[in-house]
Amino acid sequence: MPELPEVETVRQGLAKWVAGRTIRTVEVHHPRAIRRHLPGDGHFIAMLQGRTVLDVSRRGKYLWLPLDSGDAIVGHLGMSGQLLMQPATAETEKHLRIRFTFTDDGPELRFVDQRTFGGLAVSEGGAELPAEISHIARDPMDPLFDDEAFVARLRGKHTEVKRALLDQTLISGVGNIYADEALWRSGLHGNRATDQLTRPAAKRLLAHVRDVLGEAIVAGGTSFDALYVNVNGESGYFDRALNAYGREGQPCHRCGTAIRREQFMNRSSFSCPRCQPRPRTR
DNA sequence: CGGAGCTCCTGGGAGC
DNA sequence: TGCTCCCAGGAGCTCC
Repeated sequence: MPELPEVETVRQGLAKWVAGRTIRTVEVHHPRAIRRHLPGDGHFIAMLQGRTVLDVSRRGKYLWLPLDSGDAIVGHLGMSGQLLMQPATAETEKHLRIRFTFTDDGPELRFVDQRTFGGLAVSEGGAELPAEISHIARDPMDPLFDDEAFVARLRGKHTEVKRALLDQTLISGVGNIYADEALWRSGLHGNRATDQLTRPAAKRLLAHVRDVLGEAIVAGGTSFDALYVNVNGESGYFDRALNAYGREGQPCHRCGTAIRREQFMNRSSFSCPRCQPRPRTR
């Protein structure tokens, strides 16, 4: 699910609730939740019990929690993962995968994930930047993101612009919703060829990506249902500000034309037929 | 090698 | 009520 704004919302909540706390116990309730941790659940648990969480960091859609050991808990929410702070007395969620308790007996941290596409792992020595996510590009909210290099790489690709926006090794953090929103703002159809974008057009696209991500962070992310919530189970409200995604048949906020829905990469894409004309050739 | 398609899961909702 | 089909905010793997 969660794209950069939703993950950032979770990061902010987690940092507030778990930074400085020491893990007492770890329970793994489903093996798929730690499938990226190859040594298995016994090792996962042993690496974490007694460790203090220093902070919560994020790159793109990945989170990591640096520990006082120099290791880190690295995680991805996948399509349906949630990190929730819960009192120990709260009922166990149906899809609870991992539970952390802390030595202060305060709220627990629970990883809940219906579809099990998400997961956590311990990254040895990964406190600074886990090796597991070194293949991921910086995200556009990162102060060290290189705009010029992005524009050059984007224009050097032989692919379609939406596919490129979803390529986490080119630019991280953008998913299906915010790709459609940035393309709508840019007046570009997702099937446009990246190597035919002018430099100014590519720079405008990046600016729109950054703007829409920033606005969504302020709104606490986009929530269509209870699957996408912050660490306290609360929904964001950026869905009210969407211009394209999920608006099939509704009037374009710029020109009034009905928003269309098309299949692309086996998923839905939403765009304005008038503001975002389909390219002649693919 | 870069690019494109398939696959891993569960459950909600629509349609019959 | 109950079945079947379609859909979902992702990304790693594998093929060409």
